Formats: sequence, structure tokens, C-alpha cells
Amino acid sequence: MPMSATPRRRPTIKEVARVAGVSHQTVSRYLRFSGGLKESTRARVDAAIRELDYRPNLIARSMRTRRTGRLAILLPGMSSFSPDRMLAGAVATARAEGFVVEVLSVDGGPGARAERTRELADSGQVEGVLSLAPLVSDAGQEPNASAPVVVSADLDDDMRGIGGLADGSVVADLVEGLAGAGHRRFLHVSGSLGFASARERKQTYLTTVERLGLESYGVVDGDWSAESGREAVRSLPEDGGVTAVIAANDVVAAGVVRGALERGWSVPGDLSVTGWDNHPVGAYLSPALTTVDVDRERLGADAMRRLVAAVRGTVPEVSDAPLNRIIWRESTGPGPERA
Amino acid sequence: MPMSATPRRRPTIKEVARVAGVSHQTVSRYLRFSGGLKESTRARVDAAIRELDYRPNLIARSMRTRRTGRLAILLPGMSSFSPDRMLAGAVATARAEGFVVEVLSVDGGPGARAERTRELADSGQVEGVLSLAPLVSDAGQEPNASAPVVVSADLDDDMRGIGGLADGSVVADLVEGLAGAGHRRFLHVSGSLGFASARERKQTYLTTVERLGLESYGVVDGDWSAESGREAVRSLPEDGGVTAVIAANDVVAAGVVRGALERGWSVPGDLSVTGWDNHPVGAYLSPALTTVDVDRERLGADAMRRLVAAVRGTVPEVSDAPLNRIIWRESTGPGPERA
DNA sequence: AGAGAAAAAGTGAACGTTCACTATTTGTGG
DNA sequence: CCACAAATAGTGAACGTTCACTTTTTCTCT
Repeated sequence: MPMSATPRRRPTIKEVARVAGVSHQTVSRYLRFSGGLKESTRARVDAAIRELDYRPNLIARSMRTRRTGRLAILLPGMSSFSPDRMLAGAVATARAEGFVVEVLSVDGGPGARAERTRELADSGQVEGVLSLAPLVSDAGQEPNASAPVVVSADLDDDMRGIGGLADGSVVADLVEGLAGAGHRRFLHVSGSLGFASARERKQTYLTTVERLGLESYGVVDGDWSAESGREAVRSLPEDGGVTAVIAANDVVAAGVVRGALERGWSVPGDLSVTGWDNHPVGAYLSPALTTVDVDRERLGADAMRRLVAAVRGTVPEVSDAPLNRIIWRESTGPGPERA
Repeated sequence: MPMSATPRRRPTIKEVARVAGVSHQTVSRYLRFSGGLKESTRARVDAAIRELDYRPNLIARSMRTRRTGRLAILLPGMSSFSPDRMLAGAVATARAEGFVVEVLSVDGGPGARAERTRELADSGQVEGVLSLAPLVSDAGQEPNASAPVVVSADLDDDMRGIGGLADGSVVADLVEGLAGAGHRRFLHVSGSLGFASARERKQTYLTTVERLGLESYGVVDGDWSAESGREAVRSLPEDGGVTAVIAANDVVAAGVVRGALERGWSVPGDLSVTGWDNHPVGAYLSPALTTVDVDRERLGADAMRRLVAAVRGTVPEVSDAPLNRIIWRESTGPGPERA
């Protein structure tokens, strides 16, 4: 029970000024941009700050400048989708740009999130909001001069982002790769269609199958869960001829594999399966999962960069390094035409 | 490019007062605790607030009260351990208690994190810090009257928390269950020993094996990774007699299973394997993973409750509901004595 | 109905910074 | 060496609340 001795107040700018023998305004100048100070005074202020272990009261500063230097990140409350890597990337970027990040997870659907976002955006508490989960698009933006809102490119409806394009092209590569291996009849198990990335992948799957003159047994609209993958395989007819499944992510793919094994089908002997995300365990499953490695950290960082740019009224730097990369592993093999 | 029309300032307490025909202090009173106001004035203030769409400037409030209402949560920067569920639980609890949470992920080891924590704790920016990753224990606390710091009970060194106890007892149950099924020779693959939970499990494993008169082939100190599990199995001699492996978590367990299969051992035929965490894919692996279901959300919530109590100087409510629950699945089976 | 207490409402300062000025010092060209 | 500009430093107000008081109103009891 260390009853801390002196409840000493933190030193203020004025005390620093007194110690340094200058005016408080000079200290303030020193703090903001140490230009325009004579070297001698600069040194005196510096010494005083050091001596008193002074650190500026950022709240008082915020109050005066009316800038909070804070951004909010919205997390989906409870879903199987947990954006941990993205979060880390986004947080790191924000910090690097000099912002403090406040994270809050909101339970409930896109509606609840949109509501909360709106509330946040014009609360004056934060300068911008980044949502890592889909919102219901509230058509017209706020009438209030509210803070900018960015929905992660991975999930966003406006497909300008790199995320969108890259996403699509990789599904196409996946299908082409399998077709090249002799597969003709496909199944896609999608993620929750509330996610733009899920819609995008589904769409690209359909058009690619069409474009290459292949057949799609269909698309099962899932929810990113393993169970949805298992169910999808269960619903397949015994001799439907499907030999390849494009699953929305690795978790779904694991479910697909399980479902196949339960029916006595071998993977990849009878059925090839692809996942998405390069989940840490994917390589250690049997069979090891073919997947798409996604730089989620960078995805989060990019989204945050977009937000920061919006806040500052500048144009975001677009990164062009490839974001996705297919990793072929054991869960995919030659199709019937090569067998 | 909607060049937002009026850059209208937010209304202040004084404007509300003017509209309501009362003093600013009356409005302030209304805002903080609407007690002590005559019903008629209460209504007038209420109407004025509504009319102006007034919302209090929390920064100004913070400045005056010297309370920020903010807590920080520290996440490990980049590790295989991502505390997403815990984060959600902690954030939700903090919000429910009226705090705003600021999350930051810190790269680097426990040293870097401890440094950053210290910095945060006496930055005056937050009223408390919750770390979801181990810190180097800085022996004596800060000399400054800094904000309280709580390291999650799951990870903390002081084992007072519920987390510690529950953890241990469940490892014992695991070993006992396997012993009851006829297993005699065990292997433990631990998590990073920087984590108190990893040390705790290891310790309980050792004492339980001892207590029941079983044999431990040894403990492999891992790092929560699948590869560490795979390596552990590889290092086993062909006829060492190990028939059961207690893995630090499901990811490690997946690696163990993989390693076993690669050696031509069947799971659970030749080797029983247990994981930890009830990872979403665990039930869909083949074999489905025996694991320990951990209410990580509540773990996070409990840790946050501890922090809030520390900040307020009150005693935290201890929850007593069981936190962990073994789920026996296919990856464990009878040992040699029953075969 | 009036005194006194309790309840309700008001007043001005303070929190620690930065902003918008004004004052002083330093430097420069003729 | 002086007038003048540029560089540097200083002064007081303002940001929007709450705190610590003081004043006014309302209620209660005799």
C-alpha cells in the first residue's frame, strides 16, 4: 500500500517560463516549433523543461487548438471475423502520423455500427473514423461538418482502393490455376455478403468461370465460418462432378475439407480446396491448405493512410506493391482430366 | 467535393443557458447530475439542449476536472499471439464503466513495452493502463504518482487472479483425463515462457505428472507457433513411449498433429494431442482437436474490471464462474494400457 | 404571517495552453 | 551613428467547462 507521498501537480508552461526567466509565450513557441528563438533562450528553456521534467498538457492544448489528434477505429463486436493484424497495421500507421487512436468495438449489425459511427464522427472527440467492418451506407453524408469516415478498402463498397482490384484478380488466378490443373466444375463458398470483399470475390469467381468456359456448380453464401464450409460440401450431390472448391477463407476451407473427409472424399484426390488469409495453422493441416497470403497489416495501414489523408485534406499515397500472393499447397491437386 | 457550407461552431454551455434563460452554471449542473433542479428549469434546459443539438465539449471538461476518462490498452506489436477476443471484452467493459479506451500496439519485446507503459502511465493522458502482453517487471513502481497499470491476469506474474488458478487446475484435469484413459508417458510443448500463463501451465503439468506417478518425457519450450509443435514431435525418439502431448494452444497442437502424421503416427491411435483456446477451426480439423475452451472475452473483461477498480480505488468484483472448460474431441483417445 | 432553514440558481475565477497583438531588441544601409 | 526594418520576446485574452462561493427563492413551522 504505497500511499504515494506528494500529490505534486505537474509543472505548467508558466513555471517553466519562470525558471527559464522568459515569458510563457516563449516557452509555448519553443514547444511548437523551436524556430525564431535565439539560441541562448532556446537553451535556457530547454534546461528548464529538463529540470522540471515538464511535459505539455495535451488536453489543454487540444482545448485551445480545437484539434484532438485522435482517430477512432471501429471493430465489429462479436463475429468470427477478427481484424487483429489489420488493427495493428492501422494503429501503427496512425501513431506514426502523430495521431492517437481510440478503438471501440460495437456489437450488433451494420446498422448499429453506422449509428455509432455517425455519433462519433460529429462528437468532436475524434478527427476521423476508420471502420473495419461494413456499415450500412447512409447514402447522403452528414449535413453537419462531421469528421471523415473511411471504411477499410478491403471491405469498402467503393472499389477504388487497391484492395478491391487485387482481391479480384487473385480469385481469377486461383480459378485459372485450378483450371490449368484440369479442373472443370467448381463450387464457391462465399463469406458474409455484407463484406465488400466477399461480394467482390464471389463476383470475380463467377465471371472467371464464365470467361474460361468452365462450369460453376454454384455459390453457397456462407458466413466466414467453418460450419458453412462443411455444410456446403454436405449439400453437394454424390456425383455432381465438382472437383474444386474456392472457399472464402482458411477457416471455411478447413470446414470444407472436414466435410469432404466425412463423406469419404479425399483431398486433394477427389476434391481440391483453396482458402484465403494464410492462417498460421493452414500450413500444418493435413492436407496443408492452399491459400492466399494477404498482407493484412498493410491493408490496415493503407486504410489508415486514406483516413489520415482525408483528415488533412491531402491525397493519400497509393502503395503499389502486391498485396496478395497465392500459396499452393497440398489441398489442391490435378483435376479429373489429368488424373 | 462538398465544401461544407457553414463552418458553424458547436454551441456552448453559455448559449444553452441563454436560450433556456438560466445561468451557465445551471446548465452545467443539469449536465452532471440533473438533481437539485426544479422540474420547470430542468425542462427548459432540456429543451434548449435539444434545440441547439448541444453536446458537451469533453475536452474542456477534462481540462477542468483533470480527469480524462481514458484508459490505454497495450497490445503486443507483432507476435503470433493476438488477443482479439480479450481486447473486445476489455473494451466493452471499459465503455460500460464510462471510460474511453485507447489502444496501441507496441513492437519489440517486454522491455520496449514496459518503457512505453511507464511513459503512458505518467503522461497524464490516461488514467490507467492495461497491458495484454507481459512486461518486464520494473521492480519498484514509479516514484511519480503515475496511473495504475494492470497486466492481464492471464499473463500476469502475480497469480492472485482467477486466471492463474483456473489455468492450472485445467492442465491437471487434462493430464488426469489422459491418465485415466491409459496414458503414462507425456510430453508438454509450452508457449513462450515470457507469458505467465505459459509458465503456469508448464508448472502444473510437471507437478501433476509427478503427483499421479506418471512419466514426463520432457517439456519443449516453444513459442505458441505451429512450427514449435511440429519440431517437438520430430525430436521425439521413435520408441520413446510418449503417447500423449499437451500442447500450449491449438495452433501448437495443429503442428504437433502434423508432425505426428509426417512420421507416420496416427492421431489419436499412436499419439493423443490436446490444444488450448477452442480455436474456431479446431473442431473441423481431422482429427478434431481436443481443447480447452477459454472465455477470453471474459478474461479481458475481468482484467479491465481490475484496472477500473484500481483507478477508482475500489475493490474489483471477482467473478467466480468457471473460465475454462475441457472439450474432448477426436485428437485424444485411449492410451497403450487400454489398447 | 413572518423567521429561519433548505433548496435552487447565479457569479466570477480557474484549469494550461495558444492566438492575436504589442513591445522590445537586434541588425543594416546610408 | 541614426533611422528603420526584421527578428525576437512579452502581454492579455480566449478556448468551454467546473469549482467554490454568494445570492435569491421556496418551503416549513410556529
